[in-house]
Amino acid sequence: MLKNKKSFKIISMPKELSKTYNPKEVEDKIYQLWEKSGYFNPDNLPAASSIKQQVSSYTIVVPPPNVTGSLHMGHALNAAIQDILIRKKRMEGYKTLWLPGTDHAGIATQNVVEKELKKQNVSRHDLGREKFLEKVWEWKEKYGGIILNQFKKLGCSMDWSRVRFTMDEQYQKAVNEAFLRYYKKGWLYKAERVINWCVRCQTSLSDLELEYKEERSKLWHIKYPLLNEKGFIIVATTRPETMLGDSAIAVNPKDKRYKNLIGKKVLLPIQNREIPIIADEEIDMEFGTGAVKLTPAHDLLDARIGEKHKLPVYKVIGPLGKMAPEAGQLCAGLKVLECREKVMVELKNQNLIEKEEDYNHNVAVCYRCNGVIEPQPSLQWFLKMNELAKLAIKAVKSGEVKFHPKNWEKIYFSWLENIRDWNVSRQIWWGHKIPLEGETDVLDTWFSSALWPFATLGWPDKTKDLKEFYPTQVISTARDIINLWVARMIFSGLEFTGQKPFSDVIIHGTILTKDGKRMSKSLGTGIDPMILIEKYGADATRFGLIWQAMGNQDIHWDENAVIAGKKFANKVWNVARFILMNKPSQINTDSNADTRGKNIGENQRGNPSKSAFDEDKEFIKKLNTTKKQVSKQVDTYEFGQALHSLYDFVWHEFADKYIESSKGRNDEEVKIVLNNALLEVIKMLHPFMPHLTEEIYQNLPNKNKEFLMIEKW
RNA sequence: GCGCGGUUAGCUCAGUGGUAGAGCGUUUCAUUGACAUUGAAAAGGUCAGAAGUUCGAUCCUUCUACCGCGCACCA
Repeated sequence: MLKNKKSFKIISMPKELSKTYNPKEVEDKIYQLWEKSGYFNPDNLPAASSIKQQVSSYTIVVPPPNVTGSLHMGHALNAAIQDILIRKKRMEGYKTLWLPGTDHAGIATQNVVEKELKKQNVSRHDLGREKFLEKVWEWKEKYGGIILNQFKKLGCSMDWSRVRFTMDEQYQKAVNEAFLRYYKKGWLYKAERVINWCVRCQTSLSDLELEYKEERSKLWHIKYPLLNEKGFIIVATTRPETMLGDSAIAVNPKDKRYKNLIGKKVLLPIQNREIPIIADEEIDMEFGTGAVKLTPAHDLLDARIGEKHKLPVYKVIGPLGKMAPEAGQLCAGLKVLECREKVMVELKNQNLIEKEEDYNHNVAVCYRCNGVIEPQPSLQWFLKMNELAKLAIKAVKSGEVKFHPKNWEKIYFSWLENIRDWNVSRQIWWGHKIPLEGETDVLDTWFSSALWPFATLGWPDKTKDLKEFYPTQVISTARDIINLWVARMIFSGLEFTGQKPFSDVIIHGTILTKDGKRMSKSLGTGIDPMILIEKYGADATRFGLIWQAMGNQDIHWDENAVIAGKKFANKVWNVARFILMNKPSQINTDSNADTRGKNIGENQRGNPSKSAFDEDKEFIKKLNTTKKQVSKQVDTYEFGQALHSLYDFVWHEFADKYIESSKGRNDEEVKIVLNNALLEVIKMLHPFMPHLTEEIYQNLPNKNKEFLMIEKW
């Protein structure tokens, strides 16, 4: 083989490039070179002289994945997006920080460790709080870093010297400080309220931590006998068992059907309690019979109306999801559904069921365990939201913080404008303990992640990092945590630092299966990005993700895009190989030169003709247009479009047209153009496909910089 | 119930007020020196449906249908 190639061998080339691009041989090696270089750390980057001091840093804090997690497609897409921004800005001369880290993820992690223990038939209560927490820390040390290593496999240029964890000592300090500052302002208070209680996790949850699941159920119409007169008032309910805790019947004051009943009393069946019929405007006349049973202890609306009318509260369901003593002898101790059956039997016996109809409704479930939510009164910590919500609304209304795409602002505003005080205490063990004496509760995990952009940089201390890298520029995430996380970061940042935590919020699309269904591990519809990397390489995987990331729409995942990425990587590789290994002058000594020359015109052998110069000019123009376009598209967060532009140019303009026609030429000009274009192309492509382009750069005979990573954009 | 997004080639998706585009797939042809992970070409679309604005609508407006999602006080 070598013999055949002898005449083409170029002495100046340090080594031969393989015929095809082989990511496995390249990616880990290149990543190690980058890491060793120290350039992921902005302290080691030369400050750009051309850029003014106040904008010279560019920071993204990574949305900290849960320590329970392993990388899924959403993480991979988000990481690719952030790495593109970071790498481009680094090449543009900014002191670029991409700060990595993980979230302790209170309930999620506690549940995982509890499950582990259950295999050995041990509960957390068997161990006790202290021992259990030791176990969680052990678990975190063992598995918590997996996802960070997966980021490395993707090629993420994160500053590993600044890894943070939401339970680090410094971070705990930040959380305590935040709590105390809110407390001193009088915004944190303790109160007994009806909250969302997860029976399985044994903790309260905020309104945002609920999901809704459709349930096929019945709507039962139950007769409540009027007191001291004949007749009934009929109420419709999906939860007959809660009648044991009823303290009134409510109707709309405008409802003619019930006008003459308002103020009268009924005898609550089974409990034989006298309860009033009251009027409240919040009652929907259209629904059911227009008359509602009120159970102030176990329903949020009922609780509100109950408070208004000063109704007594009967706690008939206990925290374990079993009927409490107040439910009465008949049902106390039963599970909720057992109680429901018992109540139904009893009501049938008393002939108090008017009818039942099929009814589908949504029931609230826990976002961590899918368990049943039982609203119930509980003593909890709440954070007043009025002022904070105002801050957050103003920041976006004024344009200080921008959403991309903009329409996600609606979701943000609609939540903040109708906000209720935030229940921030959780009755679990894994988390930040509430400061103050005698507290056993911990804080909502989102309370601490709300501080992420500044707590990771050293707040509340006045650190050099905080000064240099805060406010950050961009936060990139999926839509499901706009309010859970993004909104809370915005008001926390404004409240504690007086500055917005970031300027731009990128909401990328969700990756779905090809049929448009949710990717989920348990359904077996998920795809492991690590398998894609193994099969096609990290650059091809990134290509596949970004190729499909058009207009922030949801992505119907198609693995063909990754295959296209692998082919493209090879194409780019071979463009480089052609330019670096087979100089046009040498090729042209070959006798085929005549026929090649014919492809591009009459007069293009030997010296460049006029038309060849025109061709160069035209090509250079297209190159410059592409440069501008790609740069603009990345700056406006149109990542998919940017990659398509690049792909088109590289493959169809550079390779198919210019390189093909260059084969018939033997002038200095064409060599210069080819070499320059190659350098420009790998620069532009570097943020998207960093390993491939860096490997090519490392093979350039004369490079300006140690790494393409720090080349000038 | 309110709101948001989508509907363009067989599949996944771009796009524009004036002959409709890409990747993959399909068909035909080509090719010993960058690359078969290739090149040249072809077939394939009433741009969901209807009405309106306009000289002209796939694009703007309204309505309808279907799909997806969010929110709600889903008794």
